[in-house]
Amino acid sequence: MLDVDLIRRDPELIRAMLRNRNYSEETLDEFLRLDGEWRRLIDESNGLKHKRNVASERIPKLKGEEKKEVIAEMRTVAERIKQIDATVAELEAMRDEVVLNIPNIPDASVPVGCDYDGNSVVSSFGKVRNFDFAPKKHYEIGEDLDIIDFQRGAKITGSGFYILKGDGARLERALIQYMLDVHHDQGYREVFTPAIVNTAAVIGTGQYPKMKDDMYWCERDDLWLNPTAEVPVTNMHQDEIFEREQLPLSYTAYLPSFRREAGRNADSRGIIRVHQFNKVELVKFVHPSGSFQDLEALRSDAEAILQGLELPYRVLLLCTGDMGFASAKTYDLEAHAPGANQWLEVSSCSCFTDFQARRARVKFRPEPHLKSEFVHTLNGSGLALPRTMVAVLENYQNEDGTVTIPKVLRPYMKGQEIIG
RNA sequence: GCCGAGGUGGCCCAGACCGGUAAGGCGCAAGCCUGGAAAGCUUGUGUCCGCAAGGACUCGUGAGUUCAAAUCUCACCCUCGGCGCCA
Repeated sequence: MLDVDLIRRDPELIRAMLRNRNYSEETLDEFLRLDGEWRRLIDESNGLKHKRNVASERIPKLKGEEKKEVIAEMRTVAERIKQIDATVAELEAMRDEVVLNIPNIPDASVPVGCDYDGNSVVSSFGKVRNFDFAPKKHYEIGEDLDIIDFQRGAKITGSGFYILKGDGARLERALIQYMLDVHHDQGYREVFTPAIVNTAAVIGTGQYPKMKDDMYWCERDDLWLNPTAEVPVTNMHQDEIFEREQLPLSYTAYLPSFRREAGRNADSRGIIRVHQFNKVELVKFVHPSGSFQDLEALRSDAEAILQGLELPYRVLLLCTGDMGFASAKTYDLEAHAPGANQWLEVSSCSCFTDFQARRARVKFRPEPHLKSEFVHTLNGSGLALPRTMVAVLENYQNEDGTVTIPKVLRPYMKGQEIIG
C-alpha cells in the first residue's frame, strides 16, 4: 500500500505511475474524492466529540435544571455523532479498498514498457546447449523414464496436478535440499511455516484483493492456500517493530505453493504451469536506505543455485508494465529449456520498498528514541522446483534417453549419477 | 469440542464488583545537575485530522446501553493451562 500522504501531496506522480503500469487512473480519482469527503467529515465529527468531552466533564458537577438541559443537548449531539461516524466508517472502508488496489511505484531504474517485450536482458550465464540428436521435451523424458505421472495426478485431484515417482521424486527432494543448504551458507535462516494463511496475511503481501481469484480459498474457515511462501514468511512479522540492529533479517523457506491458474490453457502441457508446486523462497527485511543494493545481493544468491546446477540462464529486468503489483523493481531469472527451446522463469526477485511493510505493519526503530519507520521487504524464489526440474531434465538428457544427475545433486542422491 | 485463566501504550502491570474519561513501573531519549559519569529530578515516548494553534482516537475485535464505557450487556477472535478426540 502506498503512503496516503504521498498520494494527497502529489497525485500527479501517482497518475503518471498508473499510466506507466497500464493501470486505470480511476482508482486515483476515486481515492481523492473519498479521502476529501472523509477528511471533511472526520473534522466535523472531531468537533462534536470535543463538545461532548467538554460537557461530560461538566455534567457530574452540575445540578437540577441546568444538568437536565445539558444532558438533553448532548443527547442530540450524540445522535449526530453516530450519524456522521457511520458515514465516516463507510467512506473509510471504501477509501481503504481503493488504496489497496493502487500498485507500488516503480523505481527510477525500471524501464517503462507495456508487457514482456519491454523487459531487458541485463546479463546471462552459460551457453545454450547444442545437441547432436533431437532433444526431448521434459514431459516426454518424464513419461519415458516413468518419473512424472500426469494421468494419475489428474485422477486423484484434477488437471494440473502431477505425481513425481522414483528418481523423479528423489531428484525433487535433492534439489530442495541443495537449495536450502546453499542459502543456509549464504546466511539465510531456514523456516518452515504453515501453508494455509488468513486474509490479513494475503492483504499484507499484496495478493489480496487483486489476485484473490488466483488463490484457493477454504470457505468454511476463511483461509487461503498460500500462493507463495512469500506470504507466510513476510507476514510472520506482521505488527512487529524491530530494533535497528536486528536488520537485515534473511529467511529461506521450502514450502508448497498453490495457484488456481484460472486462465490455464492447453499449451501449458507438462509441469511448467501447475496448481501445486514446491518452491524454495528467499525473504529479507531490510533497512530502507540500501534496499535496492539488497535486491542485487538477493538476486545473486538466487543465481548461485543456477550456477551450481550449471544451467544456462539469463537475467531480465522487468519493465513497468510487466512488473508485479507490489513490486518497485523486479528481476526474473530465466533458465534455458532446450527441449522446447524456451526460456523459463524459474525465479522472480523483487524489492517491494515499504509497500508490503505498510500493509503488514512491519516497522523498525532507526534510533532508540526515534519514531518507528516501515522496513523494506524483498523476496525472490530460490527457484521454483518444477521449472528447475524441466531445465535439469532437458539440459542433462542423453541420446540414450537417460538423464545425467548434476554434480551438486549427487551427494543428495547417494552418489547416483544417472537416471535411466 | 468442553472447562478454567488471560488479552491494557515499545515492554511489564493496576484499574473492572460500584461507569465520570488510563495510574504506576521498566526501557529509551532530551534537559537540569556533574570535571565527567552514575544516581536523582523534570519532560517526552502510539494512531489520525490540521500549515499551526489545537482537537480526536487508542484498554483483543465488533455491536449495544448511556450525556459519558477499560469498567455494564451481547457476539466473536486469539493466547496459556486442563480434559476429550486423534495421526
